[in-house]
Amino acid sequence: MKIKEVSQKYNIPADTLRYWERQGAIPPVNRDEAGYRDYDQEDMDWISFAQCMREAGVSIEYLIEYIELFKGGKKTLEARKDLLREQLKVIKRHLDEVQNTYDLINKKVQNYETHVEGYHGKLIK
Amino acid sequence: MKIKEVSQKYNIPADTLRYWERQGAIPPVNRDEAGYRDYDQEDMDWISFAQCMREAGVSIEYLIEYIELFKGGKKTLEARKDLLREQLKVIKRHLDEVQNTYDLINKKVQNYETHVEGYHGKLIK
DNA sequence: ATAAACCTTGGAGTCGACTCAAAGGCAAGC
DNA sequence: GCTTGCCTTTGAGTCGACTCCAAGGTTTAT
Repeated sequence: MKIKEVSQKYNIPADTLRYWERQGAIPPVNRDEAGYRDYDQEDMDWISFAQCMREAGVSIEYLIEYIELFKGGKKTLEARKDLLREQLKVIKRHLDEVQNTYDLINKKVQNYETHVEGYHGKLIK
Repeated sequence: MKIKEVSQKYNIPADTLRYWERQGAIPPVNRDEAGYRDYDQEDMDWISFAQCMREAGVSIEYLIEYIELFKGGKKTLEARKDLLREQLKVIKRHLDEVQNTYDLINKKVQNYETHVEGYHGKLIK
């Protein structure tokens, strides 16, 4: 699969896919005879992974670190697990914050539904 | 309450509080005789609001828009409600994505717990 | 009354993450 | 065989959101 197809499939700009690879946030992608990137399923799994992580707010730097470990093979298993656990905690915290805001805005919209005037109201009890 | 106290209370750098105000992401804060910012409860409610929204990924631009509307008073009620509803949708989408990633990473950590070798595994089924 | 610790502004600098541009190679259709 | 459209790299530019700095005013403690 060429870069444009992958770009469309995952809705990620081709420039971003190249950028991620250049930075080392995903492993190097195989090339065809012309030197064009030719993504296989594994490459795309890595893209999915990176996309998820990025959407959850994980930095490129962390992804690079994970890939670095992955390159190190079996002996980095523990380190990788630790890294993921660490990120999991960060994501959880973020998740709770977003959930909190969602609930608050939701209430606020309710207020707008039922209240009068230029009511602002408290967001935090 | 002076800026340093507010900064500590909400754990937001004073520079950021000034920045938000300068941009119009929160309404102007009252000043004392010396020209120093003197935050009252309402100011702090706005800071809470901005903090929540920012944590949920809402841009400064949106906050400015909301404040602009708020300045317009009663006649902007509908527009404000619409804006919040719109943001609510965006936050919801983000929330689902983050939740999704959380679950995936969680599974991945489980895999590391039970699996052998340099197993990467699929993240997306 | 002088230093330390606040505060002010305007503007410049930084940082992460893209995003674009230039210069050029390959490939398919007319 | 030439145009169109894709691909390559390197390097520079942009953007949002801070973050810091300089120059200067105020307040508090000694």
